[in-house]
Amino acid sequence: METFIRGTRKSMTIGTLARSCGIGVETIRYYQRRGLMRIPAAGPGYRTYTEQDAERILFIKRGQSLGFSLDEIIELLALDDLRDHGEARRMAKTKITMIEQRIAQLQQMHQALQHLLCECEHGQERLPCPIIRMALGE
Amino acid sequence: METFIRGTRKSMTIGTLARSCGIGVETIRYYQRRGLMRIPAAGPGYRTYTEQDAERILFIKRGQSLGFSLDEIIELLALDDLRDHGEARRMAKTKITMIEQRIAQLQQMHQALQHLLCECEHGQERLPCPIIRMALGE
DNA sequence: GTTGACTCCGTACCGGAATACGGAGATTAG
DNA sequence: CTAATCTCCGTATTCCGGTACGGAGTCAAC
Repeated sequence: METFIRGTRKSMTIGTLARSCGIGVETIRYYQRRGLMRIPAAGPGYRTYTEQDAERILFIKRGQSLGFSLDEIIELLALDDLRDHGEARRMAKTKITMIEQRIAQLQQMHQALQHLLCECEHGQERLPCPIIRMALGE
Repeated sequence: METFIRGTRKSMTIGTLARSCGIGVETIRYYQRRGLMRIPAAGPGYRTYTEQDAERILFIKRGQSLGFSLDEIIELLALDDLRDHGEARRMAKTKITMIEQRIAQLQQMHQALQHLLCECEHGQERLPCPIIRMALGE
């Protein structure tokens, strides 16, 4: 079993790349199909990948962790070529607004559930459960 | 066009039921396939639905708005029969915890994005954009 | 009594992000 | 050398909550 240590300049096969990034081989192929990653030129044996490919995967992962979809990450990568800060900022702002809306929505759900739970805990066992009865509105 | 007013005892067809609840006919059929709603006995003509069916749909909608999945709503409906308040409370608590975790996660994403945006706005146009360069970690 | 809207039923498809499967060929470990 | 592992490639499937489609039958309005 070969051990690929990050920072070396050696090239690697898809499996090693996948392991070094903590994702599956199939996921890399999927990113290639989606156009997020290059497909190395086919030579005689297996295709070889470099540190750049690993960096690209980390880019994708961080983008995802910031809430960007794969399509949005494709856009960000395109903006990279254009050095278009303005557009990138606009995308970030849009995403921030969406996150804020989602948080507000979740907080409403949270409050409603807390309320039902509290009602249920102080109610009588014989009565219909308020959590279950939430639908009746009475 | 018949008008179905809520609270009347009259039975209705699936389209009327759908409209009175603000969902699509296909959605009702989908709920039936998923076992969330009964399928009325087939008579000579069209199947007929009652106010109970409308209530069931509202139950489902409210459950969803509280963050329960359709599978969880099926569970809640089963608990209804058993009058199992304890289990319902447990489900509500689990859901509350999940919502709290999701909110915390979103808040992290929010903060990270705000930070990047701020960095980008105070940086120079010529440098690589921090939002785009987030992956490089340097 | 016809026309237009509706219902019934099965099946297929949507998006998003993968994951699984299968068979043939390449490579490596022992 | 041989067996185990890996790669390549295409296609299919997963989960979730629906939505769409098509053809035949039914009902209601005018």
